[in-house]
Amino acid sequence: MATGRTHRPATRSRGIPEATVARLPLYLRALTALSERSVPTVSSEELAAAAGVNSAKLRKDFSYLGSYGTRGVGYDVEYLVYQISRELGLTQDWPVVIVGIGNLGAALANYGGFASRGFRVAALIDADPAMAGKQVAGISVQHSDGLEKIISDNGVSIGVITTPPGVAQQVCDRLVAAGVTSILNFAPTVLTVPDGVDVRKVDLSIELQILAFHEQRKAGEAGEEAAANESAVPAPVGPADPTDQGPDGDVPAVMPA
Amino acid sequence: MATGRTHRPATRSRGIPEATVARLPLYLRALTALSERSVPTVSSEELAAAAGVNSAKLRKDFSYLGSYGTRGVGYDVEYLVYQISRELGLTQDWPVVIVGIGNLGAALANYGGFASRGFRVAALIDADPAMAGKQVAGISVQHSDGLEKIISDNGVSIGVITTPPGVAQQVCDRLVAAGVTSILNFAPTVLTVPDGVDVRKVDLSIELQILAFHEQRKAGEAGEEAAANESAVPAPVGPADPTDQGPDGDVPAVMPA
DNA sequence: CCATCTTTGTGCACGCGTTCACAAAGACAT
DNA sequence: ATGTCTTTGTGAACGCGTGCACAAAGATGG
Repeated sequence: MATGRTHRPATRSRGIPEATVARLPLYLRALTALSERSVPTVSSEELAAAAGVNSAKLRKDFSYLGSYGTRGVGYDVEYLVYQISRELGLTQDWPVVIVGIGNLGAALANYGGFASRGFRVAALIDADPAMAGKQVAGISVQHSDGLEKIISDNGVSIGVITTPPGVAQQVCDRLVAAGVTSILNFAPTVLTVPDGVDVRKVDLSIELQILAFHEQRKAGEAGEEAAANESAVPAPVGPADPTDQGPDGDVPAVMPA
Repeated sequence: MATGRTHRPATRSRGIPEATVARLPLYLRALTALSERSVPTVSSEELAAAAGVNSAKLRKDFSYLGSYGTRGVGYDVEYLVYQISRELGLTQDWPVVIVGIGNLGAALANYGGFASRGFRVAALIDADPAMAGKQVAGISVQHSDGLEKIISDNGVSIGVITTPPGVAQQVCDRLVAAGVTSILNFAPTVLTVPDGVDVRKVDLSIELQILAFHEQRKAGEAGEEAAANESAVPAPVGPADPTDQGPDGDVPAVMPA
């Protein structure tokens, strides 16, 4: 694979677009399935179909990684699995901590996709003393007092936050202070982090609301009126009327710190 | 699918860009918090900070909804909450079914963000007969035999799939056939649906892999090598080596270099 | 009523991502 | 070897999203 003898390949034009990075796991999953069926090669068309994307997009994505295909044939499945795994950093072990062992935290701890692909649940952490020592997914839950030590002892750089929103920021701060530089946030809160720390958020409520928007749009196209009474709305600018202080709070529940 | 000819004009709705729609729930959350503190008005700068976005972006987003602000003053919180809620379709009740009551499904059923904001868990459905009748989050789990009836009886248009990946597509097919037109998919699978059906996917494994990529990048810039042996890789084109067979659909696949 | 000050709403430019369309590259048959 | 056929890799065009910068709008004070 003569891609030019770059003696310092570390920073070699890693211009892999973010959008491409986000799709690599998708390709990897499809390729892994093919690999298990011992399929030796796959064309961009087939793989794109399996991954649910456009074949041109897939080829362009792969072009950022290098020329790993063979014209007239396709891509070697095993080789591509390796290349993508390496590019994503999955050939090494990533210890991960999950903070907040409620329903969601427990679900993640049990999630198979976690354990595979180089991710290892190094610790489950919860602020509730009653949780400490409990076994979840075969791992003993530890109290959050020892968070810093757990992080440094295990060399953890990725943290998953599944706490109630009220404490998410302080948990985040502690994680970052302890050395975590990547955070996957499930709490419905905007996290503020220093430069150099990556945060990705997964927000179930937001996803649902986006679906609702499109759903309403579909319904509106069919029964095109119904929502015509825009006059029956609150005054555009007026005194804040706290009478309708609905229980609209998004917050699931407050939690013991 | 991919008939190609039917070029979908993306967001035909009200001209509201998809990117804006995805941020509206974020604004709504911040506004709700302000509303609970009885804050009457808020400037684009303040609200943007609370939502973690650029203020210019926020103003442009709102401009798609209409001119709801007052120059020199800002936005009326209550009024904006209403407008965004209406735009997102949250002023109506959305019955939702969750299919697959494993750890994750149970977590979602208990998730507070579900119940609020107009979403109502109409039913919990599982294929395991042993689950039927069990109470989860105060709701009795029903067997998947009655899926179609449940959907139509409750007028459900939004379905959440938290099943194992192997059955996700068939569950999806049944949901769609029964009348569901929006699906939130947590299973690590690419779902194929007819036109007119929206699918959003939440994939924990993918999020982690994206984080790992950036984490590796950071580490590479600091440690500046370690990934130097590009020669010790499998042959570019060779026989499929099925020595690394994994149980689940997620295999580590390749050994560390 | 006028001046000043604050904040919105938006025209514009730029960069990223997507898609098309095709030349180049290689496999394969003759 | 040569021609044909398949499939990759990519140049180029296009559209969307983002951020800047500023004029317009309205509030506020004298």
